[in-house]
Amino acid sequence: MNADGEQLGVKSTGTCFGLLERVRVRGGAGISELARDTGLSKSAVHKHVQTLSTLGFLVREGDRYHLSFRFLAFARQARDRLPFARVESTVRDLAETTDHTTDFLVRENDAVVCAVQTPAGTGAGPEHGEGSVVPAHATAGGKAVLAYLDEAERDALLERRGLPRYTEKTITDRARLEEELQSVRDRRVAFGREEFTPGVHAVASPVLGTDGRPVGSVSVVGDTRQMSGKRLEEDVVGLVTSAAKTIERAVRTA
Amino acid sequence: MNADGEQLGVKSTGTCFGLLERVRVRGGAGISELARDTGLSKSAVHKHVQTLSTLGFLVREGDRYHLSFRFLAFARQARDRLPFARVESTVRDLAETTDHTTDFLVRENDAVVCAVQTPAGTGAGPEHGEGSVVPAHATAGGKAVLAYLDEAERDALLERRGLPRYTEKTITDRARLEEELQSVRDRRVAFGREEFTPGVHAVASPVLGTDGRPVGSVSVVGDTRQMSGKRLEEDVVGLVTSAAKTIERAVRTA
DNA sequence: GCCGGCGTTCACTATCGGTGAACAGCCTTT
DNA sequence: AAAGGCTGTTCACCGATAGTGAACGCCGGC
Repeated sequence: MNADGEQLGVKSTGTCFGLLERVRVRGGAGISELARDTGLSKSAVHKHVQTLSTLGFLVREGDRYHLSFRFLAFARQARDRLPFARVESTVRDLAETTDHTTDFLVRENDAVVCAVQTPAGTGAGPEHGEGSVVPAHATAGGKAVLAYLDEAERDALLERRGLPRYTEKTITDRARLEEELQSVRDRRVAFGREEFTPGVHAVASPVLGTDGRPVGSVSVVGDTRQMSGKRLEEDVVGLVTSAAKTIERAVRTA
Repeated sequence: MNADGEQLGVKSTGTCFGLLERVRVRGGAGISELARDTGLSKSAVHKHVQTLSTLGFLVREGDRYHLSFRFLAFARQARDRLPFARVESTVRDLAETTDHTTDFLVRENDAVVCAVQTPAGTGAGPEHGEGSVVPAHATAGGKAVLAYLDEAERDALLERRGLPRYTEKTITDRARLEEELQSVRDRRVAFGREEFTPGVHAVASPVLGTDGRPVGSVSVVGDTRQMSGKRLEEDVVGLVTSAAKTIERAVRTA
């Protein structure tokens, strides 16, 4: 059974991507393993995996299956929707000048996804990594996006995702979240204060499209010590908003 | 109907990835468009696309659907099977010293897929790009892999893919191909001479695993003028085989 | 030599993927 | 304005099929 009890139009597509996802997080898996993970019968898993193999999206190696390099083509296409070279270099610069892990998140329907991540040399922060879905209510980058959605879209996203608690500082109250988002709009900056990962602070600034709707956000993350102190914080805020503006220009002209 | 008349275990997975593939090559598509492309009914496409959207792998923008950044996560996982940093830097170096587009192909079951591609500054060669399936019998990199497969595996791959003709120089005869592969084994180098794209030559060298089976190949491509002449060709051959050896070491120790 | 794990195969059946027709909205055309 | 053509969307229907569970052959380790 799928984790989320949503009604899907095409059920087998759900199980198919469920399997792919399991293979991904395990970094390769066998048939029985997947059957246990998903609750499907071995024969069903076998059939799916075989299909995905002949289609060329899973690769068999011995009795383990891995994700194919063909997904690189899909990833490229996703990237091509952004002026990727500019975005990446801007993010990289920001990471270098701040010496912190830097992300560019994009909004996708009712989710926020990490599109670019440049880990800093030193900081081995908690990296979900590119392509992962980020909790909007519990991260700086997520809140930066959320704040600039119109109410209908925000409702849709939050209803879809809920307000799950990750730490004791996670905002799980909708009204409280709205307050926070108002302050984000006031300053055009969002802060993350251990709401997702203990010991991790973050600063983010939104990237808005020509229509004023949020395309995504730029965020810098670091551990609590590094990302506190008035001066430092204000410096980082300036750098982040500046980078966001740069990307905003690039996105709008593209 | 799917292009290939193969029997798939899970049919709807086939149509699902067929749709994703169409979205990819078009760089975004609408429902009716996809229905025409695939021959399915609009309602069927609608259902599939809706499913993929709620799963988060397609993103709706207006009435067009695009591939999600979530595929980056799958791509990352695929890459993690290689010592990626080493492989990429080696390929990049080779591209810079030769000033030609350079590829690293990997074998996957019965296909050869482009895993890394570094385009040279000048040469805007015919780049399928990372993640694309490469015809094994018609490219230097493909032949480098093919030559080191054992007969059963080679048979499987060639039967699966056939020997389609791309140019007048494409090798479409199995016996002729075997001769060529023998010469590849003799020199540990494969050449591509406009067998896939007119005006394009290439040089490739295999990367073998500890078991002697081919992991993939390194190849340098360029236009006919650049990639001819004894001296140049021999120089490139040396550089390519050297790079392949470097990657081979990296792969084996990983 | 046995047990417990694996991947594979097979018939069977309820489920569901796909169809085609009808609908509503939004353009451009007349 | 009205008509036509294009979208995306919905619905009831039916046959194909995704998933089950049991049986099989295989391999490695106690």
